[in-house]
Amino acid sequence: MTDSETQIPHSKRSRESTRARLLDAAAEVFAEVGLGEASVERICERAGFTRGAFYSNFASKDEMFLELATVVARERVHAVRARIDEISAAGDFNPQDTDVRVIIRALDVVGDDRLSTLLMSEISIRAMRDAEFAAAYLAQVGEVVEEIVQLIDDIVEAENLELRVPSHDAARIIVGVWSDVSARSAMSGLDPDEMAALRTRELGQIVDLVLVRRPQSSA
Amino acid sequence: MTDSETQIPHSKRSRESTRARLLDAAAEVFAEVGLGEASVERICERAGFTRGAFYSNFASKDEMFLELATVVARERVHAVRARIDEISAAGDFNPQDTDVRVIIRALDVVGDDRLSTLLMSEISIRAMRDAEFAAAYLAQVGEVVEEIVQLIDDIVEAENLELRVPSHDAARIIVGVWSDVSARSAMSGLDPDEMAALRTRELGQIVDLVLVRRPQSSA
DNA sequence: TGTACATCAGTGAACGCGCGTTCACTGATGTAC
DNA sequence: TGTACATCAGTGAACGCGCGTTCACTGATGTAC
Repeated sequence: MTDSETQIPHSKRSRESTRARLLDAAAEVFAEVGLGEASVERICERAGFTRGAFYSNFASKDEMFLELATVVARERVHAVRARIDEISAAGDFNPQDTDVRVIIRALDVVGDDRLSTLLMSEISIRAMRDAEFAAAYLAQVGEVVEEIVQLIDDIVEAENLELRVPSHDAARIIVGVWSDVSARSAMSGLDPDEMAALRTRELGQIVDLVLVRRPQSSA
Repeated sequence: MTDSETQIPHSKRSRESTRARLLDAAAEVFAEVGLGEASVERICERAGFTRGAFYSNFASKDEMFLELATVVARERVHAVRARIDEISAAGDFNPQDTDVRVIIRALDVVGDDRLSTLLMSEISIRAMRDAEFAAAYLAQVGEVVEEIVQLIDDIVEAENLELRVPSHDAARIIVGVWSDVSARSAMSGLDPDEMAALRTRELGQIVDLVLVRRPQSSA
C-alpha cells in the first residue's frame, strides 16, 4: 500500500520499530478496553511516544485498527502454518500424542490467552460492521481452516481413521469450537492451566465426534 | 434492585414506557456502533427524548448497558423456554420436521438477525472484561443450554435415538455452533434466507454428529 | 364539578474534560565535499 | 577527519468538538377539599 521505496530512507529501521511498538501497544489497549474506548493518547503512552508519532505513522485511529487487524490475522495464519509444518516434519504424529493434542498444538499458537481472545473478538465484531473488512477477515480465517484441513487429512491417513463429515466441515467446526471455548474461558477468571484443560476437554469431544477409528487391522 | 414500591407512583406507566423506549433504542445503537462509540445523545434521539430523561432513568451509560444486557439475556431465556414448551405441547415432534429443524425452531427465537448478533457480541465481550458481569452472563447462557438439554432428551426418547456425548455437552456444543455460525453469517452480507440456510446446514451437521439413530426396530 | 396545591417525569442549557487531529518545530542522523 | 547542509521521525502545544453528566426549571398529571 505504501509508495514504491526504491532506496532506503533516512532512518527506516527506527521508523519501522516505532510502528511496531505502536502496533504492539495498540493490540494491548484495544484488547483491554475496546476500539471505542481506546484513546490514541493511551496507546502512545503505552508505547512511549507522543501522539504526534502516531499521526506521523498512521492516518487515523481507525485506519490503524484495520492495519493491526490485518497484521494479527496474517501472523495467525503464518503461525498455524509454521506449527503444522513442524508437526508434519516430525514424521508420524508423536506416538504418545492423541489426535486432539496434535490439533490443539496446531491451534494454540494463535494466542489462547485472555488478551488475544479479546482482540480477536474486537476484530470479529468490527468485521460484522464493515463488509469490506469482513471479506478480508473471513478470507484469513478460511486460510487457517484450510491448514487444519491439511492436518486432519494427514492424521486420518496416517492413523487409518475415517471422518464423519468432509474434512473441510470438520476443520470449520473445530475452529468454531476453538473460538467459542476461548471466549467462554476468557470470561470465567480461569487461570491459564484451567483454561488449557477446558479447551482440551471440549476440543477433545469435538474431535472424537468428527473422527472415527476404523476396525483395527493392525495394533 | 429498585426500592420497594409499596404504592403506585405518580405516572408509573409513562415512566416505565420511557425506560422501555430508551432500552429499545439503546439495543439498536449499541449493536450498530458498539458500547464505546454509542453516545447517550444518539440513544435519546433514537428514542425521542432528551438526555435529561436518560439520566432521570439510569445512573450512567454503563449501568444502562448492564441493565440492557440483563434484560436481553432474561428475555432470551424466557423465549427459548416458551418455544420449547410450545414444541413439547404439540405432542410428538411434528413428524415432517427433522431433529435439526426442531432444535433450530427452539433457538431461532433468540434473534438471529445481524443486529441481535452484534448486540450479543457486545455483551459477550463486555463479559470478558468484567468478572462479576461474566458470572451473571454465563449463568443465563447456562439456562439456555439447560433448556436445550431437555429438548434433546425429549427428542432422543421420542425417536429412539442415542447420543454420542452426554446431552449437556451436546447442548453446549449446539449453542456454541449456533453463535459461531450467527457471527459468521452476520459478516458476509447474506440476506436473511441465506443466513437461515447456512445455519440449517451447519447446525444440521452438528446434530447429525451428536445424535445416532438406533438400529430401526419399527418404521 | 371546580379550584389550589403537590408531585415528579422529562426539558434543555450549561459544565468542563478529554478526545482525535493538526502543525510549526527540533534535533538526531546521514550525506557531500 | 571535519564542517556545512539536508532530511525527516518524532515533539508537544494548540484547535475545537462532542462527550457524559448535572441541575434549575416547567408543565402535565393526580390529589384534597
